[in-house]
Amino acid sequence: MAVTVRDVAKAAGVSPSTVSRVFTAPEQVQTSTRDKVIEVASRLGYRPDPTARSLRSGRTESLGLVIPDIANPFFPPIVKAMQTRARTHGHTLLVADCDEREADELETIEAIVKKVDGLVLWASTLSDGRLRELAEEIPLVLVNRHVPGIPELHVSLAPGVTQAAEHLRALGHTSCVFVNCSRPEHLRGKAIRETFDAQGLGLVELGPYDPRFETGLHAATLAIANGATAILAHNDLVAVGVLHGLTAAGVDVPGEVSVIGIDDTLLAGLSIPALTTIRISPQAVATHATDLIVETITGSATAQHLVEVGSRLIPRASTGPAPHRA
Amino acid sequence: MAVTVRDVAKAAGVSPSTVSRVFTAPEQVQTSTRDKVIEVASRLGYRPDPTARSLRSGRTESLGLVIPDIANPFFPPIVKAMQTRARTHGHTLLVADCDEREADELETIEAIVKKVDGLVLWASTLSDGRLRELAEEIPLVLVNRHVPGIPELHVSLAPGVTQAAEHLRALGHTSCVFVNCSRPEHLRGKAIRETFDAQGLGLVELGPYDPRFETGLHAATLAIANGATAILAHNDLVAVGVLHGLTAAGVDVPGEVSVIGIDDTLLAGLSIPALTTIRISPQAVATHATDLIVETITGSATAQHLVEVGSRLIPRASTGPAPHRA
DNA sequence: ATGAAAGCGCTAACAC
DNA sequence: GTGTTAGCGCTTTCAT
Repeated sequence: MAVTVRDVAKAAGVSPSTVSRVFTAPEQVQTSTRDKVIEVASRLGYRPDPTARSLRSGRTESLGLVIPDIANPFFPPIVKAMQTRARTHGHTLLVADCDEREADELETIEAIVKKVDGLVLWASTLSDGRLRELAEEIPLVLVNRHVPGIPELHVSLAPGVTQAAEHLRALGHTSCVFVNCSRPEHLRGKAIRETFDAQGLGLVELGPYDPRFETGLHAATLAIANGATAILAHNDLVAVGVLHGLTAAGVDVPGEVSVIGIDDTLLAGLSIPALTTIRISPQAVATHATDLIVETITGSATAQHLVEVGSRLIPRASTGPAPHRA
Repeated sequence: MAVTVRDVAKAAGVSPSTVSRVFTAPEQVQTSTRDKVIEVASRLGYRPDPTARSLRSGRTESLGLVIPDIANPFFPPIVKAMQTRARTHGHTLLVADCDEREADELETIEAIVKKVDGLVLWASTLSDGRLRELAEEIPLVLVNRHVPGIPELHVSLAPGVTQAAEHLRALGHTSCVFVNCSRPEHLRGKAIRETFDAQGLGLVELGPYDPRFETGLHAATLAIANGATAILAHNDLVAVGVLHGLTAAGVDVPGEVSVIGIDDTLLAGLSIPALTTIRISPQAVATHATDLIVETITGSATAQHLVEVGSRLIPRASTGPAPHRA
């Protein structure tokens, strides 16, 4: 098969351990020896075998990321940035999509848990108990899920929602609707209502629905009937649905109704009118999630237990002054 | 650490090899023995260690997929479908994004080549020579890249483009433009022009440009100046750019100009008007690519060397009858 | 700073 | 059908 440490050792006139050290702890090897080994290794085309290395060392140099749906345009930029970040730590990123189905999540995790040094679980649907068991088996980071004792990255919509409320209030809106597509237990609706309340803005919550385009279509009708002048949608996809629904009903955006999305996916910049939305930085999420799982693996002393990533409003063309009352 | 074959063997009163066989070749083990081993294994919580298994067997049970850009909405559905398909073969899919940068591709491949049993390279930018070298080292499947001797999946736009040409001809169009964003050596423009020629339709090629939204904006202006009544764009993103460009110029779609995209990404169904586009089935691509690499790995006799996946036109609202000549 | 020896957990020959 | 033996390629004590 391939070239091994022994081949290199023999050809360089040193022991296998020295060759190994050259690749794992070069500072422990005398410069002259090191140079020779490196020269011979590259001449022979030696590449360390990660499998053998893992078996011996117990480390895989891989990180696992489990997400609900890679086809949701919110995730690809995060995956991309995490892959880059993982590589700066010398790790490979293993992405697993559990397809939004809870039953699949455990199976999906099972399929990669033995192949990675740590796991990042995005909005896991597993029970607290299962997660605690898992955390005992392998370093774990939870994103948007809280289980006491397990390191957590919290992606907070609060700053963006506050800015959205300020934005709408400044534009004179008073009657707002939130199209909710989260699980009720997430209390997203409650949190958002409270933020709007704090700005002196009323907010009617619709849903929960599924986070689909058609949901937006439907919600637009309801919102109109409700007399709302501003609509905050669960995400950009739903917001685009709202945009379509309003347009179909002959309602002008932003002349009569303003619309705000969440996530700032590529959809937001491409809709007509371009969508005002709440942006979550994929780089920030990726960097923090990656660093947190690496610190958890190494047991680094500087490891925070809870890291927060914020959000902010990206004003575009779908929001404008509230119409004068009839 | 964890439970090993030996622990199970001891507890079940059999040898380690028997335990191993229960998990790799159960039919070679007597039913009664097998049941007992399974019972003991599950009681002890035994999970085979894939690392050790790989080291010994030489197989990783993983497949690698290298793509140019996971943030391009064309890829996520394919990644998702390939992951599912790989799992039915008992494999894990390892996705690597090389970020469209040629220099990174080799590095990206390097990072995973030793961790997988086979590699699927999407539109590789590597030289023929490098690819041949790589194919010597590991089973390889090329998508949309031809190197004699290396198994290949060809995603053919021809059927969809033919249907597009028929569609436009039936609608009375005679003056068409293709916004090209492929590398010149791909000859995509030439192939498409020939297809349109065969339908008796002229086609002016613009570009090559970068496949960006702004390209569409720009191309719209050029196409109008050109007197074109139909525009075929490199992909949906560019087509949406064209849509915006035309709208901004006060040109009605499809009243004055018809627009066709390529890929049928989620953008196509969400634009206004909804985009007529050429669809490439992610499932078909994923299934064939996965099966082809698996057959290449196993050296299966039924292995085809060249597999084709077609495409078809999805008519939506962005195409209509050509306007009457002024 | 370097080498010798042991063994990570598993599977594959080979024996019986 | 099952056990014995050996060793995949590497890292890591421990010794020198």
